[in-house]
Amino acid sequence: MKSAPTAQDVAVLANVSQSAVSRSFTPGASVSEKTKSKVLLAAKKLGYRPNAIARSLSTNQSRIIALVMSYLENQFYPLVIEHLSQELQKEGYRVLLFIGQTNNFDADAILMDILQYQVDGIIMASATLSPYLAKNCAAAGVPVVLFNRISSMSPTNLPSTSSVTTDNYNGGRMVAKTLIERGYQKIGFISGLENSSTSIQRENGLRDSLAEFNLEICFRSVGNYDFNQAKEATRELFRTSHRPDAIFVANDHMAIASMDVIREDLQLKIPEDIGLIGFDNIPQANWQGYQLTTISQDVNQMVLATVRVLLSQIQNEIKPEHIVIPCQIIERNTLRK
Amino acid sequence: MKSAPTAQDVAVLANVSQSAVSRSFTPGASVSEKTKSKVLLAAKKLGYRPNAIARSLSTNQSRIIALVMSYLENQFYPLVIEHLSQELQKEGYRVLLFIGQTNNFDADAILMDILQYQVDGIIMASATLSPYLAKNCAAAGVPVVLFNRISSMSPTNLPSTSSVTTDNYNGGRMVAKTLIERGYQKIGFISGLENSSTSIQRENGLRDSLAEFNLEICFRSVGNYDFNQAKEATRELFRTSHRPDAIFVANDHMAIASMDVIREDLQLKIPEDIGLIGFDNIPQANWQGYQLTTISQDVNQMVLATVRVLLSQIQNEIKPEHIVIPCQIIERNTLRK
DNA sequence: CATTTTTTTGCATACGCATGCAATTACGAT
DNA sequence: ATCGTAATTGCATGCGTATGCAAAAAAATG
Repeated sequence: MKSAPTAQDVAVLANVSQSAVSRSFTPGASVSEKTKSKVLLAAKKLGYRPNAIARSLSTNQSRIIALVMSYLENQFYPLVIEHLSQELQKEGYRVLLFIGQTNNFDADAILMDILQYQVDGIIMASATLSPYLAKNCAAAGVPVVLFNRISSMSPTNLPSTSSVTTDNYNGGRMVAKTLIERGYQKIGFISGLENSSTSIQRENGLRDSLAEFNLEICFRSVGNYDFNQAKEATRELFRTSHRPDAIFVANDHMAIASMDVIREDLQLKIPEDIGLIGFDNIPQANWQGYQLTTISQDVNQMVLATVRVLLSQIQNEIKPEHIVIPCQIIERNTLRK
Repeated sequence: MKSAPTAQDVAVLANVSQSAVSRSFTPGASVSEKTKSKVLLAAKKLGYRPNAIARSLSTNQSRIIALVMSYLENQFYPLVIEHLSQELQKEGYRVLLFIGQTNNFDADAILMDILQYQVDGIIMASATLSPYLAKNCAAAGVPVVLFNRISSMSPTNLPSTSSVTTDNYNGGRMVAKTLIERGYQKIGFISGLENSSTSIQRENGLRDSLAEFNLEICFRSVGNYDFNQAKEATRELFRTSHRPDAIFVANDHMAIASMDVIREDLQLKIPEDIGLIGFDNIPQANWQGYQLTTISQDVNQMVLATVRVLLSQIQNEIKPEHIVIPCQIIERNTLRK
């Protein structure tokens, strides 16, 4: 195991300076075609590839983006990872992945770790950014984009961290509108994590829109975006004497858990006995076993926006942006027509 | 945006040398408690954290592991990512994630990129290692572990790349044994990627075991581990005049696609009209809508073994290991009793 | 207290590449 | 052929940390 060849080794073989080698591997640098080809030839002979670590140290740019996530069991996230990773790769960035332990883990510890790696940017698709961390990142000049969550801190919507979100509030309104159209009256809601902006906004949209029809959320329980907790939350919803005639579940992952409970434990028919609607439009919502009516999040657009915002923050020192992507209802078979 | 404080800055503030600072952050280094606490205090004041990039350059160890994957739509992989990531984090390693475009993408290009980042090791959970790349990694002294695939090259099982796999062959045999026990006779197989070791071994196990009962695989089509292709493969299996009475689908992800087609398009009952068995035991196999009988892969054990093998290769220069993890059948409702 | 042994410290340098600057070369115009 | 400008090249240095080595300090020993 001899160590990898360095630019110096190539320089010697090609009979040029180390600078020439470096420039030959730097797009747009000042090198003649002649020396460049000499260098490239020598490099190929030695199997030389620039050392990205050394380059990072020198340029102060790692071309690494940190991606913070958790709970990949919800299929929405793997989709995000896949898209984000590919888009970032296209732009010449690599993804350093951090998975949190639980749905609401201590991001601070992880973030401090991340910063040591001199990442060029951070995408947080899980957990939010504590004020402390936000300061830290800002101080280090590392831009952060929140993916489908917003920083909860500033009530006045002060210049906080950038974010890309689905229009969760309007999604919630769509749900309300659709449920009412279909004649549902006794509407239940199963929330995600109580302090997550997604769950809160979806619920607010639902509540506000219902209110305009003089309706309200009659039943409510907490699923914390977790499959098993969602099952329990569903049972809880049916333990009262009154029953909902439709349930809005804060995401598809939980909605599927709900469906399992409703059909199996409760022996009720969907949509005949009870209507159900989710949020996300994960692939499984389209499986024949479920055919879940839901609000779709446009992962593709969200990812593109995220990458665009992040890169622009990296390049220029721009003020935070807040992108909101529209969503739409996907009709399947869990609401009566 | 002033740049981050360096060890030098801390040294000045603490009135010690830069070496002292470095040593204060290196476990087991020679520093007195007194200076160490002085340094740590100063570091806290300045918000100093060691620069991992610089450290990597100096130590020639990045503490980064590359993880190569693709097609996260198969829920098995997100599970693997989650477990691997957490285990590696425990060991003080970070995960650099590379996602390939398709199920059978060009790993070589990606690998060359990876090597530039001086990763300490590589886990390939998708695509195999071309001989060319294997040489390259070996030359660079970067250990590679194949996750649930084996290098197809050496017929004599020469010292190739390390691997951790499920006992796919025996899994295939279990399937055969179970199907025969239940009285199935006309057995079909839907393969994954034709050149993947997993699919091949599972099929071999099935075939060999059937042969011992004077049976053979009567029907066969190719699903390439893809959801939609699996659907088509299923239809293909039923286009002949003879029909299988049971199908072994090379993984759960495809098996679920099969179930959708069988029930919806073909209007057949499972398991009454046809038996079905998958492989992996992904969470969805346990959803009420499917209740898929399958062979479980022990993700946890596989991940632990992978990390163990990889770390041992990183530390010592050990010869390749080939770990095979046993699997077991998980009975649900897609085979008749 | 002198001397040996051990621990701690700082100095100097290396890691591999990028880049400002000055020197050199190539090229075009007169 | 001569000069001026532009393109190319090499030199030298910096990025932030780790570490071998020798000097210094502290501890242990007689």
